[in-house]
Amino acid sequence: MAAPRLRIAPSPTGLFHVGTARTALFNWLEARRTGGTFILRIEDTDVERNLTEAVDGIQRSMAWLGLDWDEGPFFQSQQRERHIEAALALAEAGLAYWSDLMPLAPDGKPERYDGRDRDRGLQRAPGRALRFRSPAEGTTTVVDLIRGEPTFPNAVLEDFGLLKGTGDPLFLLANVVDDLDMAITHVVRGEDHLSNTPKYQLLWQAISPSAPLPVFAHLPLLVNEKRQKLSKRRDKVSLDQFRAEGYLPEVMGNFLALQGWAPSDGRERFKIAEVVDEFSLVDVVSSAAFFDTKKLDAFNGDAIRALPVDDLRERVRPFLAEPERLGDLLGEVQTRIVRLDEVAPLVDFLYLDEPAWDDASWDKAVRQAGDATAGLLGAVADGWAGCPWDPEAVKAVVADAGAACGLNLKKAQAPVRVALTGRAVGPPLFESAVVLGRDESVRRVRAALERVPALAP
RNA sequence: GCCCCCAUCGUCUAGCGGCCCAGGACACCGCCCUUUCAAGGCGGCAGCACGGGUUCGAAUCCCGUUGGGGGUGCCA
Repeated sequence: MAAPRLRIAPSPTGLFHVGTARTALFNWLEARRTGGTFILRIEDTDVERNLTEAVDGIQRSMAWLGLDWDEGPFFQSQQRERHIEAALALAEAGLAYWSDLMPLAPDGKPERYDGRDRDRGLQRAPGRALRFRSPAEGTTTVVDLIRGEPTFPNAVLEDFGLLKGTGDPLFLLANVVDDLDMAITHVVRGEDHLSNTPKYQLLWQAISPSAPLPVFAHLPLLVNEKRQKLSKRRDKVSLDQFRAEGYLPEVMGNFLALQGWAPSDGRERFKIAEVVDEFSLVDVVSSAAFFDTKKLDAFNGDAIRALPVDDLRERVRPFLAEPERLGDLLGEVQTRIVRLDEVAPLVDFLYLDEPAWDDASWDKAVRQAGDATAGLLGAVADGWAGCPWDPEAVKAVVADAGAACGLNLKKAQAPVRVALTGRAVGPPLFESAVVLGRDESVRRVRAALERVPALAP
């Protein structure tokens, strides 16, 4: 048997989203496993909705995930004449016919087409669409690797459009003609296309009776928490957005692969290249999957923690100016982030002239330290001014100053932390102080001293 | 309305007639560790939608019910 030929055929009508990415991934996995060919085809037949930025987005996201294609990108719009030619041949053969626009229903939408022009023998004319003449009897069976053999009564298939009244090719026509021309052998796409498939097959056979039909694999839909098909409008689904938030591409690929498929040994953490050999469309599950980013977050956090610190420093560069400035603190930050974009807010105090002050944190810390606050901060500032500048020494100063005031380390560090960072939570305090520098640390502690409320009489 | 698909812990899944009074991961809860917050270690909670069959035996096969989803465009 000849090597399989598969394609991902996104339409450039918006951001490249996770559902498309998962479909692309499964096509890619199958192509790579079988030594087949993976093709990128941009389905831009609807010129009004076409966005050139989206074409870039598709390629950018595919490249980010590491899904390399062997042929393309091809642009469906460039095959326009081929599509029209195929459609007119069908009209010529009586397999398609011209029809007028359907009247509007009371709700303002066009009524469902009822086949009224089937036998009127209308000629081609501006404003007239070409429709496929679906068989009135019999059934059409789809051979699907995931779903078995769903069978559709032909009688329920509407006479779907091939050419618009403007003469422009419609989806099914362009889709089938291109798949035929590209000798596609496996159509792997979302389950939302399953109902279109009998029409696809009928059209395919009408255009090219001798060409063997492709094998289908309709992937389970990716759904939101309400279990509806993911929507670009209502759900967070853009790959660009995930990348901008600091998800690692290898984690994204890993997680996407898990939506509907799993290695047989139960392994969950892997790179997509590692599972090529064991992937199989037949093993893909058939029920929809909720795209739950909680688990994605967990995977991403784990992957970040597994990174060598120097590697992390480079990954963080697009999210933080001068990551070198963090020094050893980056290793501490590493266990505290789930996404790369969380680094900057965590260490903002290193970049600001004055820490972003949180009154609630300060008030609470002062309340805990009580009357000892001023004495504590004063002792810390004095101690830091003269101690060795390393985390242990810095810590010892705070511990001793606290002990002198009757405060344990836990309570003593709180006001110092707010003084340096403006907040009650953050990376380890003493390491942070060392990176901040002796002079600036002492300055901030003294500045905080000014804020300590006067003792009540 | 009609057609089609789907149904295992809250979520993603393993399971493809006996190995399962159902395994893993995430989430959640508890304990330990601890300079905040994390991370880490240990432990725990939690599921085969329902009803009929078939079979010595069913989460696994069949039928039905219920529930969910998709399609039904001169969108893709």
